[in-house]
Amino acid sequence: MSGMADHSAPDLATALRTRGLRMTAQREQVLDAVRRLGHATPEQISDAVTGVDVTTVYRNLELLEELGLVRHTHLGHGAPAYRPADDDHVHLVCHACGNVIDAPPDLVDALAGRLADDRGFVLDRSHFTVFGRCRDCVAAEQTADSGR
Amino acid sequence: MSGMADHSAPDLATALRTRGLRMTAQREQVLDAVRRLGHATPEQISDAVTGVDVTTVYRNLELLEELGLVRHTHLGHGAPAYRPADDDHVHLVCHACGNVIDAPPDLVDALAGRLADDRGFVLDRSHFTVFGRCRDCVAAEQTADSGR
DNA sequence: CTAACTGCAAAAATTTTGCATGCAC
DNA sequence: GTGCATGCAAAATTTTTGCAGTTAG
Repeated sequence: MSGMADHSAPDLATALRTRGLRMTAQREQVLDAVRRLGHATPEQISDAVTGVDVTTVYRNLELLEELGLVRHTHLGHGAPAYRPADDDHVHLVCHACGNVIDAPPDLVDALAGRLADDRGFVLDRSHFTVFGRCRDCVAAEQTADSGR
Repeated sequence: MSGMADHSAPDLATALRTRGLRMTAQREQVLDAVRRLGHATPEQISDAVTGVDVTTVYRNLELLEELGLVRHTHLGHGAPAYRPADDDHVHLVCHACGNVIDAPPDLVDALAGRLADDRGFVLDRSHFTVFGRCRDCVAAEQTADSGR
């Protein structure tokens, strides 16, 4: 069957070849895992792939980011979250329940415009994360408060 | 002289006493360091204080945050940046030069309003950081590009 | 006095580095 | 065959945990 070929890694092979680098099963697996998980820490990605050393996961995440195929954000704590580069949205992280909510990228357009106009600062959407409390957790807190 | 008393730690003593905790020189030093540095990682704070063990720095940063005297943000990488709770502004981090620019908190008001209206999500300003490129670095990049 | 706090040592967790073998091209 | 990549071991970080001595209240 030749039909099942490169379905999950469209331009990986090309990107690698352009730089004289090699296509390996590990690289394909890491990229697949990032795409499948949406956003994940190196450790989570390492758990999601089989037979790939953690070291290789780190090295390939770095490489894939250089190739422009994945991006990373900080969703809290220490571990960076890697995500597919073409997955264009921003993140809302709830401090209370820990949930990560995806939001449309145009949410930051106004802010980006203001920063650009006022300060010449070019906002990086792909790295954009907002912390706060989600509706459910706010509601839960208010219920608790009123009970005091 | 009694006039030089608690000039740098206004409500630390009170906050501690309320909880039955103790005022120590180390706690005062850690809080002072956070206020003096503006925003700093545990390691930087540890370097800034004298005769305080790193372990104690970590423990006290956690405590001071519980007491509401300091806050932390993520300015990139892994290490959290601790800052005075009353120092109310948001951060712009340049990926190119690494500079951290302080910006007025009202910068996020529009975004906060929209998130609240649309999703009931309450944004935490004190934890707010924007990544991108500062004016100087954008200019430098464009000069480089045009030279190609 | 009493128990909270600290410092030191050690453990845990996370990321990086070196090097010999393996494999893509 | 050539040299880029991987895996494994070891080192370097960064943060946490345990415990006995110290000290604020």
